[in-house]
Amino acid sequence: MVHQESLSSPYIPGLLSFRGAPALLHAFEKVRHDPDVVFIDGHGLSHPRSAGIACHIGLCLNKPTIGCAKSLLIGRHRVPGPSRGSYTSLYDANNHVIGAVVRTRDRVKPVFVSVGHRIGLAQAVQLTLACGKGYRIPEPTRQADRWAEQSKREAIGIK
DNA sequence: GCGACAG
DNA sequence: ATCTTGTCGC
Repeated sequence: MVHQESLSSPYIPGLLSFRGAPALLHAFEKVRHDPDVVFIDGHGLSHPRSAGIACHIGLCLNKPTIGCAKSLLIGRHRVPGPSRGSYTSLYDANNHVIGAVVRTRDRVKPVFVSVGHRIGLAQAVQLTLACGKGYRIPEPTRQADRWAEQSKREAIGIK
C-alpha cells in the first residue's frame, strides 16, 4: 500500500512534523492492519522540545512508535563500538538520556534511536536491531523508502 | 555572537 | 531530501 501526497510546508530543522505528519497520518488511514509498533524515520524524544515527529505520530495514532533517525539533531554522545549491536547513550544538555546511538552494521555510521510513544528506550533499541541484519536502516523503514521512491518515479514518468 | 540544524 | 563518481566487500 502506498499513499501519495504533495507537501507544501518547507523543511525546517526541529519542525519536521509540520511538513510530514499530515501526509503520514493520511497514509495510516489507508492501512488496514493493526501494527504493534511503528518505526518513524526521524527523532522522537531526542528533539529540541522533546517532541519529534515520532512522538507526534505516536500520540495521534495512540500506538507505540520508535524514532530512528539517520543523523543527529541534538545531544552529545560517545561513538559506539565498531561492531553491529554496540550502542551508546545520547544525552541532552542536562545529562538526561534522550536516546541511543546504535550501530546496526559493522563499521557503518550508526542510527539515532529515541522513544516515540508508549515504548521504552531499551526496547526501542532491541527492536531496531531485531528488525534488520544486513542493512543500516531497519527493514520497515527501508521497505517504506523503496516503495515510496518507486511510486514517486512512476507518478512522474519512468525516465 | 557563532555554530548546529531529523527529512 | 536529491544528485552523483569512484570504491569496496559479500
